[in-house]
Parts: sequence; structure tokens; C-alpha cells
Amino acid sequence: MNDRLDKIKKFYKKHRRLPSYSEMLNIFNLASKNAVFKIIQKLIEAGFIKKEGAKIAPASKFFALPLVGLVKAGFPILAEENRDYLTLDDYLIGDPQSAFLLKVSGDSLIGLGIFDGDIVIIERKRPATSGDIVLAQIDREWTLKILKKDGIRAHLESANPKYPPFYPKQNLEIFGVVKAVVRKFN
Amino acid sequence: MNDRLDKIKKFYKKHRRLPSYSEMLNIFNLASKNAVFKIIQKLIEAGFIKKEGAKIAPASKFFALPLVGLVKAGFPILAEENRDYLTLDDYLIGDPQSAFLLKVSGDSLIGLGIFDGDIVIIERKRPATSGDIVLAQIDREWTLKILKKDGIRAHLESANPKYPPFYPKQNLEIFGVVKAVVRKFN
DNA sequence: TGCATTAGTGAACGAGTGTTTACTATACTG
DNA sequence: CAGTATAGTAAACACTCGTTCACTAATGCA
Repeated sequence: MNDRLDKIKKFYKKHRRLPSYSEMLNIFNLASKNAVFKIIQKLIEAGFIKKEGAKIAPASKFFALPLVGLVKAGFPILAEENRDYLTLDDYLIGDPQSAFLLKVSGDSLIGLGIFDGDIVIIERKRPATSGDIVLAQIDREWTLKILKKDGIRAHLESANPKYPPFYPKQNLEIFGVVKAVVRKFN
Repeated sequence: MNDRLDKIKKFYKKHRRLPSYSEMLNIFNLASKNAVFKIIQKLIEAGFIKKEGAKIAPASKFFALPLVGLVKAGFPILAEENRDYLTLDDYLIGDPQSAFLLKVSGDSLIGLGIFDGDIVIIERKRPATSGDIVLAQIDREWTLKILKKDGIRAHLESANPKYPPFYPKQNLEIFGVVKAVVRKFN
């Protein structure tokens, strides 16, 4: 059954949609649509696929990657149970409409583990609170810094002792809040 | 046209599939499927949706978030052109079949900007080379460290001066290589 | 003003959809 | 061994799919 699911995943990765029953006939090398029908029912019971009326769609488990924790005593990944699943896209992106990505340049946030070349996910909507990493325009210049509100006026700080805090001379406008960082290796 | 695309995206986010033409009739508050047909054709020309035969599927641009760079001189996000797009899932996960997630515990990799609570994406397949961050079993204990190969024998290092290098007494087995890190803020 | 473009209606159509029923062969189980 | 799931074949079915054609209303342009 799992090799069938893998074939569907492969198809999905390539076409960005689930195959129809007759397409699955070819994928699975079967001759009867009823065989496919039964396979899909199993996958629905297993939680990988869902159905609304006659229309099938991947369930969240379909995309999810197993999430394991590293505990001193042992390594739980090999056991089928106690597994957690996480869909990265859903995890990282709250509202796709208001989110965008920003490639970080500079070392002003290394203290927070945000390096040059990293990609941050920024959401436009949400109000910023003190301590948030924000994309802001300070005195007509765009920058990515930590927002600090002490009393009435706000200023920006780096997470790098090399740089002093920035107090706006004219104005400080918050454009978005950093929700997540992402870094890819080599 | 863009509000129509937004409605489709909303549907997709909820159902994990594209709506059929008759479902779009409701979404768009239209009466004729031909109107939908024409709208979809425009979205295909715009590159958001693709078609194989009669079957529609989202193109990669459909999911992609705008990726901007922060240049000193100005802020390019407001301009419609010169925009880059990135699909996070595709960017981060190479081979979904062999990938899994690991929640990091400990501070042994802070030097690389990998903190306690971060999630790393690990791929099982690929051979590890010196300098890779690896999930390894050293003398029967699982750990996430930097692999170093000097000459014949390999050992593990931390990215934290607090910890000494680890030389295996019995054996060192590499289970997977860290491909990416992901961190979510509050 | 006249003409072309765009956006939408409405109906009809063949092809393909997922489902159902009946039946067969193989494999597992006590 | 007999009995029972399991996995697949084959054919038929209603229904929905995306497409097409002919037509209308509104809009923009020269």
C-alpha cells in the first residue's frame, strides 16, 4: 500500500494534482478502476487523502514530514508510533496573501541567528510589538532590525554589538514583522 | 482578475485542490461556465495555472511568494517588475521521500545559527562530506554535529567553544545530512 | 458617432469522472 | 483442510467535467 502512496506522491510532485482513477490505472499497472477505488478508500482511512463528495484531495498528512525529537536515551524515528507530522508550508506561512520573502544581507542580526543570505518570511498585516524583528523604514532608509518601544517613542536595535541603536530623526514606519527564518546549506 | 486568483487561492488553501468550473461559478458569483473558462485561460497565460489536456493544476507561481532583496538605495517590493518568486516547500525539501524533520535540542550548534527549538530538515540518502552537519550515532548515542574528515578517520565537532570535539571510540554512523534550518518566531 | 474589445449569459455536447455490482483467483488463518 | 478475507477483473451507469458556439451588454477608443 505504501508503494502505491509513493507513486501518487511522485505524480503529485510532478503535476501538482492527484491523478484521476484512470491515470492511476497506468501508474499502478492495473486493469480495473475498481481496484483503484479500493486502494483510495484505504488511503482515505489511513488519512493521506480526503474526499468531498466524489472529489479527492490530499489530506495534510499527505505532505507532512515526520518530525522527531532527539532524546538522550534513544532515537524514536525508527518506531512507527509516537510520530509527529509537520507540513512546512503550513507551519511557516500563516497568511499567504500578506506574506513575502526577504533575502537578508548584512550581519546586524547574527545575535538572533539570522545570517547574511538567509531568507526571512515577513507578514505585512500584524501590528508590531517591542522585541519583534521588523522590516522598517527609518528616516527614508529600509532596514531589518529589532523594534524596541520604551515609553512613547520607538527605536531600532541590532543583534550585533558592532552596531549602535538607531533612533529615528524624522520618522519610523513599520512595514512588516519577521515570522520565520529559513536557511539552506550548500 | 487578481481578486479572482485570490478567491481560487483561498479555496485551494481550504480544500487542497483547485475548484472545478462549476465550483468557481459560485466562488465568482457568475452564471455561465464560459465566463470561468475565459478567466482560467487568462490565469494560464499569466502563469498561475497550467493545463494538461483538460485537467487544470496550479503552476509553481501559484504558490510562490515574492522574494525581494533589501538594497541600500531603495525598496523594490512595491514595483511589480524585477520580482523573484520562491516556493518554500520546493526550495527547502529536495526529496520528500527521504526527508524528515528534527527538532533541535541543545546549544551545540549556535555558532552556525542553529538554536534550541529550531527545526532542521534532514535527508537520509546523500553521502556526507566533511563540514556537513550530520545526524550521527557515535558510540551508540545519537547526536547532531559537524562532521570532520581528516585523513582516514572521521570525528564530530560542535559549533560551540563550550564543547570539545568527539572522537568515536567504537563506531560512527552517519544517518543523514542537514539540508536546511527553519525557525519560527513566537 | 461608430467600431472593436471585453465580460458575461445560456444551452448543448462528448468525453471522462467516480461509483456500483457481480464475479474470480490468490493468499492467509485456525 | 475448509473458510474467509484480500486483491483484482470486467462491464455498466449516472453524473460532472471542460469545451464550444451563438449571442448580448457594457466599455473604451479614435
